[in-house]
Amino acid sequence: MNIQYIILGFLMDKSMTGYDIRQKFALSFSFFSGISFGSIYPALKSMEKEGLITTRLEIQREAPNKKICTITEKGKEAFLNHLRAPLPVDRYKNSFLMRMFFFGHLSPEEHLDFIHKYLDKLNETLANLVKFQEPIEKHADPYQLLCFESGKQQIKDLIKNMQQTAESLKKLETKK
Amino acid sequence: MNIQYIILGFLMDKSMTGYDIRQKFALSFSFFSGISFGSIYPALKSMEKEGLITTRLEIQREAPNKKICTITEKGKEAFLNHLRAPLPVDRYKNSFLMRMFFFGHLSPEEHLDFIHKYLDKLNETLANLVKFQEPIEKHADPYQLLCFESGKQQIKDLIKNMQQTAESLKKLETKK
DNA sequence: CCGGGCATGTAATCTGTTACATGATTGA
DNA sequence: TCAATCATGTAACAGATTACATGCCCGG
Repeated sequence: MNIQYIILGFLMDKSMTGYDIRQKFALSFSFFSGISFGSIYPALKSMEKEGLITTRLEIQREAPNKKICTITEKGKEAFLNHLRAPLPVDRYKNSFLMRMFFFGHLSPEEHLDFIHKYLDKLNETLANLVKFQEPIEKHADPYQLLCFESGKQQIKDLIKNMQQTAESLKKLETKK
Repeated sequence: MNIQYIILGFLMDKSMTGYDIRQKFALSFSFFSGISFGSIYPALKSMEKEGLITTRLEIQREAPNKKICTITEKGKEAFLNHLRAPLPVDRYKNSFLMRMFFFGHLSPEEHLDFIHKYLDKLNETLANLVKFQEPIEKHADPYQLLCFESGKQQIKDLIKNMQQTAESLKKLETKK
């Protein structure tokens, strides 16, 4: 699911500017993927060229002008087609595990330092997610809420997993 | 951790050809990331140019010639430096959750179909992992084994999570 | 005789990032 | 006065993918 279809998905509900889209992205998709203006604006440009969206300029006196993007019938069709396409195979990238694969080259102190820092990061991610609990419960649709709950569970499971891994690491090091 | 450092990590243990590297990658890193010849060979080329590896041609009569890559002192240093660098922030990409975010546009039948197919894929991934249990227990170092166990646990947790999500979805649909 | 494994490599393309450029308003 | 927010956009680069090109050996 590349950013084009996510943008189309957002535009299904209401027309937005590139700026709005980035905000929406940060609020509801930052768990899955990052996105920056450098990819949003070129994407919007090519989508307009392909007739998936239309744009309308709104002149503002006290702020920069806005370019409001609206999805077309062709865009809706493209979005729904994509939504029904088979899911790709996911890779479960985990930067800590990839490091641990090579832990044979580092010292026990470094090992524990790494996993503790990773656990800190995970706890931070969870704390950030929890902050969104209220606004999501109020504004998201049931599927989006379910998405959020499942994502939260994933982080919780990963934290538990990493705590167990930390224990195993400690045992490994003292045994030697 | 881009592919360059993973390759250097492999070469820390023994010299290898690009072909060997792809095999090793498929066996021990396919869980985290994919890789193809189209990225391995150019990477090796640029690594040689930077002096991180040296190559030696081995002529074979009955098979294509091999280009054996060996890590240099400079390469070892670069690898160890990278290994100690701070971990990046992970995104927990999950193609099913990203789809579910837009389930408001699909029918209940389609919802259940998607999650069942995703669960099938996860079970397949787990079954594939389990196949590697024996060879890994025999040949991997303790950290790599821990890596494997943690990855397996991640899939198991995700399966449970998705089963619960499937239940929640069913309840949602019947309530209406 | 055909597919798969062995073995290396290039070219075109995709998808996205970072850094830069512009410029006004608002609040601490 | 300085940073942040609003708002759009370009240019250079990074990192990887897919498809293509080559060619031999082996087993069913």
